[in-house]
Amino acid sequence: MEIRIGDLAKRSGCEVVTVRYYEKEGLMPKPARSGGNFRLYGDAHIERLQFIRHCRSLDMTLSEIRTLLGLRDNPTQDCGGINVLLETHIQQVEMRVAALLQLRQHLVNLREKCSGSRPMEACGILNGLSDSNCHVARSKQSNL
Amino acid sequence: MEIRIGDLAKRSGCEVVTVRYYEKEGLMPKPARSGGNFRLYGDAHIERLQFIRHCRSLDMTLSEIRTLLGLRDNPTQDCGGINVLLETHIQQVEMRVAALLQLRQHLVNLREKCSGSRPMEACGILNGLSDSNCHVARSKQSNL
DNA sequence: ATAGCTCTCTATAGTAGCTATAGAGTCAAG
DNA sequence: CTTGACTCTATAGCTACTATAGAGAGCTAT
Repeated sequence: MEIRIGDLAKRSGCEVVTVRYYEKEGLMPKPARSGGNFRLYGDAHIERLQFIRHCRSLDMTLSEIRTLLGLRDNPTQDCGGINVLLETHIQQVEMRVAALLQLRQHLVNLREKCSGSRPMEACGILNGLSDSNCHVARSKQSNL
Repeated sequence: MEIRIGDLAKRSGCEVVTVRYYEKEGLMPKPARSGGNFRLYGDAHIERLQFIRHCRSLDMTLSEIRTLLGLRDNPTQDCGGINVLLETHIQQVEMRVAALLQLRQHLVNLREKCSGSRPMEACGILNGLSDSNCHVARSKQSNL
């Protein structure tokens, strides 16, 4: 049961180019090739790509996924590392939510400053944006 | 009162390279030059850069900021366009928050699946990630 | 004047995770 | 035998910067 890259992509809900990209990045192993130099994939490839895509749908970075795949390929150890990775990831997501909610509040405050159609010079929003004293506090890398 | 790029950057809380980048992108006008070919800035530049940085701190894209600057430089019309832009931006932020909260729930569910230190094959998290039936629903471009 | 130091200049490449394009080859059906 | 769908490689583009190299400007201390 050997399928080509288009089928593999379809079954995993991603683009053909993305599969090749994962191969280049070392997340997917180099597959066998047909006589005409087409990539040929089997069940293990399908499962692995679905694993990757599922991790991506959980917004993990390729680097995190690489780590998970490494742990998975190396099943002698215990799985404490996986718990740590997931816990860290959850915390990052929660921090991002908090930052976005703060941001939303700033934007809503700004929106209140102009009700509608005034001449440009009187627009409270523009003036609010010009006001250099009301910058949003941000850490070094915002991670919104 | 003419300052050089380092001072300008310091006053606006960004890097020197970022100022040059904004110039290349057409957000900042090309400034006058000194005899030694150094960029020289005045008050208008300072105000404009602070405006840009404030918008960035509100997570607006450079493209959105370009639009705002265009509206600002063209003060004959009324300011309805600014309201629309801001409203759209707030909605994008709210969608992102919603998506992240969903994502967080998925991650927390996954975390429940493995309490601690089992051998790798039994790790509920890895098995949960392999399960292709539990992908997170995502629109075309996730915008997390 | 010369050394040392900080600031500035241009140009280029790298970051993440793809997406898009060009130009060529493969393969099955009509 | 040609059409069409699929695949191949290689390269450039996207966002908003960051990092690097190598050279010049301008000030202070000797």
